[in-house]
Amino acid sequence: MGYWLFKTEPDTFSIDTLKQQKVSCWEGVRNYQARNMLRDEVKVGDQVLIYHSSCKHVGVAGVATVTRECYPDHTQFEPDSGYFDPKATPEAPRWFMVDVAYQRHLPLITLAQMKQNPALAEMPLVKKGNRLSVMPVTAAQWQAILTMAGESCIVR
DNA sequence: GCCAACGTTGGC
DNA sequence: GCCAACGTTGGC
Repeated sequence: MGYWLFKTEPDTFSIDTLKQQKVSCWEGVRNYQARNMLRDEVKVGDQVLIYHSSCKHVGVAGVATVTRECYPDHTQFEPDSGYFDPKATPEAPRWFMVDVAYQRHLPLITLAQMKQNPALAEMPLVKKGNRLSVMPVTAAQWQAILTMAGESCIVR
């Protein structure tokens, strides 16, 4: 089973939004490195940390699970969408998405806290200038983050 | 293929 | 709002 961290701007889509919707597609990834991971490596059943970025309290806010693998992101074909890509066609889609299901909230683990934890030093997230919106998380990093959230005894 | 200019991300 | 870091674009 794989572990991931997905970034989202909570003003647009937060862990609360996901809880309400229960299951949601994860649209709008427009970065090739992130896309390639969504397309090639993210699998049904993988666990995902939901990270709130570009907001007042940045950090990991909850956990989701992947319920559908890689399919074309429909927003790339919609001219009214902010994610529209004129170079994409249904025959040759450029961007992909997966579906995720809400699992649970976590007490917010802030980016500042994560930067303090040596076990997380290798995460792209805590490195300067990081812009990756979908990133892999190792089992050790996953465990360290859940421990910070007070879930050290929970193995799922 | 190089690289400068430009646009975007994202923490603070 | 600022600005550093990074990704993308496009001329050559």
